[in-house]
Amino acid sequence: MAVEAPAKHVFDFDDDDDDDGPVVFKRNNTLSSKQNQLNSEIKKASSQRSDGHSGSRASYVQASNGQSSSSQKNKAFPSSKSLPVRSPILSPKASTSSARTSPVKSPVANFKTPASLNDHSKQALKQNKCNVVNEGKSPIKGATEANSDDDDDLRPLSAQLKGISNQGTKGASTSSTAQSHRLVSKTEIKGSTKDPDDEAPLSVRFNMKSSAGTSSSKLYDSDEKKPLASNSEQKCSTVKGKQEKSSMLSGKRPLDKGNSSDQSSAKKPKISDTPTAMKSKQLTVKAEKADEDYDDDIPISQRIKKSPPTNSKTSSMKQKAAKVVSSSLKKLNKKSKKEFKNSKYIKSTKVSPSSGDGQKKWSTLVHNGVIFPPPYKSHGIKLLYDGRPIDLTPEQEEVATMFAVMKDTDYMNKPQFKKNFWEDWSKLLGKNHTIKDLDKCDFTPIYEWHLQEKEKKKQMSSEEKKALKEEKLKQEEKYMWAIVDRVKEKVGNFRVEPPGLFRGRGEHPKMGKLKRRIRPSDITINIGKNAPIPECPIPGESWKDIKHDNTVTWLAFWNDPINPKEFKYVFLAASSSLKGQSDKEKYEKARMLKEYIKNIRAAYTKDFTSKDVTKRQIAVATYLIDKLALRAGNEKDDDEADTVGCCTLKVGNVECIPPNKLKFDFLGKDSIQYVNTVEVELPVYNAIGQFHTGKSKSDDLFDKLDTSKLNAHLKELMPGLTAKVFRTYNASITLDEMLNKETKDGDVAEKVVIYQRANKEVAIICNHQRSISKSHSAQMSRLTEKITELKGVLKELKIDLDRAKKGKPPLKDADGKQKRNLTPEVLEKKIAQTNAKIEKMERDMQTKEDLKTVALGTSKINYLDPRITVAWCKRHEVPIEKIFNKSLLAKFAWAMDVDPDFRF
DNA sequence: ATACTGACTTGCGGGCACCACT
DNA sequence: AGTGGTGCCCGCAAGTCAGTAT
Repeated sequence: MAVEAPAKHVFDFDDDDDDDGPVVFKRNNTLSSKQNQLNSEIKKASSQRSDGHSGSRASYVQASNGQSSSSQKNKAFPSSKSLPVRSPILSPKASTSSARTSPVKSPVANFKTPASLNDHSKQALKQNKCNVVNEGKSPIKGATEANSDDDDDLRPLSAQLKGISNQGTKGASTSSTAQSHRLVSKTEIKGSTKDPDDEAPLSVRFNMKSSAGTSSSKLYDSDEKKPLASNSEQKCSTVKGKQEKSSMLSGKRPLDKGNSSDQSSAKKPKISDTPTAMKSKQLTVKAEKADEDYDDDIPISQRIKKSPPTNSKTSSMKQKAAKVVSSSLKKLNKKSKKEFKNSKYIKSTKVSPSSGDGQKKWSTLVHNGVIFPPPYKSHGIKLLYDGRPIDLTPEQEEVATMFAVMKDTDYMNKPQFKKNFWEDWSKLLGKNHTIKDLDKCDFTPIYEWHLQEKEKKKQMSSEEKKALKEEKLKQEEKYMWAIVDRVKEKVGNFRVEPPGLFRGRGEHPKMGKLKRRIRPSDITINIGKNAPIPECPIPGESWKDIKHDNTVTWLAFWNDPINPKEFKYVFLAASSSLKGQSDKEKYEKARMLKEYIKNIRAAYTKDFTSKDVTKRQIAVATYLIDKLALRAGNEKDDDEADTVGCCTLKVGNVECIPPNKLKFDFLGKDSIQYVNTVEVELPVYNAIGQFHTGKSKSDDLFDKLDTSKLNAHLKELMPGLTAKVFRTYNASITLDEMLNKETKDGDVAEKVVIYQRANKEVAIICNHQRSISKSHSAQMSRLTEKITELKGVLKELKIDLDRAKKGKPPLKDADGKQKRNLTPEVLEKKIAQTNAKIEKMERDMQTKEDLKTVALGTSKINYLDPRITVAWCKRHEVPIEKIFNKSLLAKFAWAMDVDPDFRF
């Protein structure tokens, strides 16, 4: 709606801009150049060496280009790609969709893009556009559409999107095709290629390759690579099983840039997919074109170069891989499919978002803003004050209800929670209100009403639930997508947070405070200059501000009502190329650390005994971060929970246990307790003792240190190095080494267990905990019961066996009935089966117990380089879907075409 | 040099859909 | 069909770290 009008205006320009059509290509290329430089420097160092040939680099390239790079490496291994294919996920559909467009189109598209640059070019662009459009669309729609496309562009984003999405869902053929197109190049190729390879055993394929890739790892000493923690671990007597050990952090972006340059190809896919979606995008995009043009500093030629895959073979290979992935994705919901596609594009496309700093993150950005929670509906249930029902205004009732609903939570036992709630609620009630004392309030009627509502919801028929869900989806759909550099990307959190009572973790001083409702006038929107400004969804209100800042990735933000100095951002989803790019950069930085780690460790070891206290503290802190995977530990305000990280450790958090052990006990992020006793080098032990002297328990252990000093020091050791990189490094290197050491021949299930074991190891290193589920003990006792029962059975069977051997009939069963006469052979078999059953149950119980407080997900999502997992899956013929769920597959789309030889 | 601001990543828990089992 | 268990997705809190202002 609102959008439309503006859009049209824009359009006028746009027409000129037409470049958009081709648009797709533009982005990446450009970006990559500058940003990449920075990163690339770093990367070079790291990746080249380590990887040597194939490994790291290849991966980059691939990612950036999407298609090309990976293929090279993989060539040998066509199989890699195939893996995904094999997986059940793959659907027949995949093949169809992909086939058409992509390969052909893409090249064309690329060329066009460059045009975008200036006004002059515009006309040219237009022409190009047409071409592009035709190509893309033609398969589906037809020449005519070219015109229509423009029109579409004018349409509000939502409308455009709808079209897109619908396609996906409904017009099965069309939509799917469109989507597939994006992926296209890869996919299509697949069709052709895949057959032979797929059929061959993966192992065979892989073997061939393997020789080349791995070099990097070889170079280093195994020890160096390993996280200290792992080394130390053995030594360390861990006090508690749960938490312990080592460390690492993740780094951010800057690395890949160089790679990014490749991307051009990526855009192609966009085009292809675009046919439907693109239209809309184009429209909007066009508007923005102007912007883009400026941006596109990079010479077209460069772009082009990058994009096209060189070797047919390689490219095909890669493509296969891509296909595989995509196919698996396809299985997922259509929606998800879209995402994936997008992500793929992204890979290829991505510009180089960059690395941070004031770098440009996008050229064109179109979205629909955010959606607000529905207004409060009064229920009219009265709370009791001193036993008497009390009338409340809807505003007062709303907040009372927030409190009432939390009746059965632990917050109700926290005085701070009640105090903060009362402060805010009593303000709403006003000075002269009847209610003067929270303790005299009985919220039970409201709580019961709430339970009833919950029950009603539960009792709804599945049709009703489905209808509700669809209704919600309908309302939200337009907000779910953004168009970034002409690629449709999923938005992460497009729903504005509803009002509620603040639930801090741990002993948060602000728990229970009212988190007020956010209105449009609180929200700043960030959007492309020429994109239509999202309509404000609440009539009569308007956005706080509109920005056009392409150096940041947020689409909108508002100030946190609990802490107005802080912000709540709306970002793209994890599956977006923007996020994927920075994710990749994070892992590349961690891999770079691999090259430096030996020297870094040597340096800090030397400084354990430095005369300079600051140096000594930096050395010891770095050691702890490296060895124990501690977080950096920023300073915190008084109005936050009292938690610490490395730099903020208090004297009381670290106890010296002679001769050389340290016992750590503190509350870390999210108020999760970290308890670990570790044996350390004597100089470290002595240094800690020194840091203790003359201080009280609540004093800072590292009084000369804070995170900025520490990170400044780390940067001198390696470009871009910060404390969190150690976490990423140690997590990923641990996974890589464990997988490679422990994986043996066996079936898929056994290999998955190996993976989980490695995953668990990492989770323990990172101290990723979860609360014990409420039903845990019940589940355990149930298992115990079953085992006991089975043991009883076993005993009986043994007796029967004895008797059978002597020719006697079996004993009567518990009910006094006569059992069947069985031969000793049969009985022995039964005994073996029962034993196996018992063993399995005991194993399950053990794992359950072991994992009851360990959260595996966090490391998988944030710390483990997905390429390690993907490559391992390829090497060992484990379907990637056994390890990554749908959203991880989407998030890690950029890693799917990694060479099977890849080693972290 | 320090404090503050801003942007982005990491992390846990809750609720829900789905799945296997009875 | 009902039910418990499990994994997934989402919400949003809580970190990290760079850049800027003081």
